[in-house]
Amino acid sequence: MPATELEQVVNLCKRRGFVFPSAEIYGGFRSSYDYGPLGSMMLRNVKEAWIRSMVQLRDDVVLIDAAILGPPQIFEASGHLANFSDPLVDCKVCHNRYRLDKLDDPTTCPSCHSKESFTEARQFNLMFKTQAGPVEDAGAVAYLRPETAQGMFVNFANVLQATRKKPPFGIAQTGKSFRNEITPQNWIFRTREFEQMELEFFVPPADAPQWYEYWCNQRMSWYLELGIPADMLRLRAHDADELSHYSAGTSDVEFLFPWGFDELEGIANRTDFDLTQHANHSGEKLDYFDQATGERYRPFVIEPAAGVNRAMAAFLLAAYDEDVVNDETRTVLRLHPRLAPYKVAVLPLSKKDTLTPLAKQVHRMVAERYMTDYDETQAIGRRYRRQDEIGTPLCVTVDFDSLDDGAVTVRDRDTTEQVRVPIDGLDAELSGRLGW
RNA sequence: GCGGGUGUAGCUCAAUGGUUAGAGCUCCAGCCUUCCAAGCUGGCUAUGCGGGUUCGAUUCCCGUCACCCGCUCCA
Repeated sequence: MPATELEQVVNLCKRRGFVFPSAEIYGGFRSSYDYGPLGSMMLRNVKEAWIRSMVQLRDDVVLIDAAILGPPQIFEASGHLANFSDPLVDCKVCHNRYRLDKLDDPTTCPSCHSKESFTEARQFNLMFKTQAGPVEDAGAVAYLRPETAQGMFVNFANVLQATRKKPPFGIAQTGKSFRNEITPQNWIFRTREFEQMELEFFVPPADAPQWYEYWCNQRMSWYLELGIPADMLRLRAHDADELSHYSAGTSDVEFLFPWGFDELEGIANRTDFDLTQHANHSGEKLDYFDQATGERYRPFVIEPAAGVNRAMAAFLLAAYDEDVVNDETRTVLRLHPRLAPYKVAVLPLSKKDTLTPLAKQVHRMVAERYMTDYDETQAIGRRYRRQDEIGTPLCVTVDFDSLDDGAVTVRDRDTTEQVRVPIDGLDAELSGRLGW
């Protein structure tokens, strides 16, 4: 059986140091992955591209980094302790599984119609519970956050005070979240420990629908600009019965994974649900007083919530390509330069002592501005292919002529074409080609 | 968690109830080599883990772990 596209990407990622199964030398640990030298850089690039788009290029969004551990009160208020606990039953006859609270008739299996064939209901609480401090008692209970969002809501008043922002404005955050998923699956797509990129955008209630539209469009553009082909991306509005307990409207940005369209990001109109819950539970006033109009109101929240790891998987799958160069199949990751782990590789044509000093000098120069690889082993063609396979957009080759003419060759990943440029002009050449 | 499938070097695959588990590619070292996976020499590396049957298990059986598919859930 030929390897599926997913398997090819998973293999490449393992082989070249993007993603390793966690705790592999101990037989692995379910639903955990470690990001290797290249993967950790790419993961960082995904987050940086998001922060650039959501925070840096705007004047109405600020960044925070909230605690992962939190007290039970936060998650009682958010509804996670109540809603993230599902009673599940299995049919002993046909082995299908159901949420007990969603069955019309809790004694009859909807698929095989067996009576009284269900197992005892088991609770699946998706919250990771732990204890803070050395003493195991009720006062020490803490939870790992199941989403970064609550960090923005509980800091709403702090940020308002510290930054003097007024609605419409947003608080953004990237960071790890934890959900004790019943079924982690699909490589890094669904794991119990994962990383999110979330924006909570606070707006006057009346403006919520138009901001919801705005962020749906904005977020679709982000993926398209970073290289996801339009025919592999879609925006899907949730049906009414699909909506979360907090949502007045949700659309998913979906990517065409090998197993079908699946969610990269959810954009939800959370209304004032969260601020109201936290205001009620904490006793704090979590609303906004508009000096200009003299109005006091509780903002609505538009939340684009994206998964870093699944975005990375999507970018890798979309970038994976095989083409033919000189009658040889070439594997190439056509990653957007902002996402590529290395932007540039500096390659001396041969390992001769005479070339090394100049090549290292060029490497140091380029590395000042870009994450840059340096490789002098084996044939130059082989090294080009290695860089193609890890998505490095540009290679700079130092050859024997360089010693005399002070020029180097810049080679393009996608076309394999080369141009000769003076080292003096290298910075401008790279900058022009990379786009920044 | 339940049901189904899978598990041999980094990768792709082979073989076998019995001598030292083979090969290609990759990787590493050296020689050679002046721009797209060249060649030569050498080298590292595997039966997921544990138990059972057996004189002997990678092979048969049981358990376990991990991955894939489905149920379910979501970023």
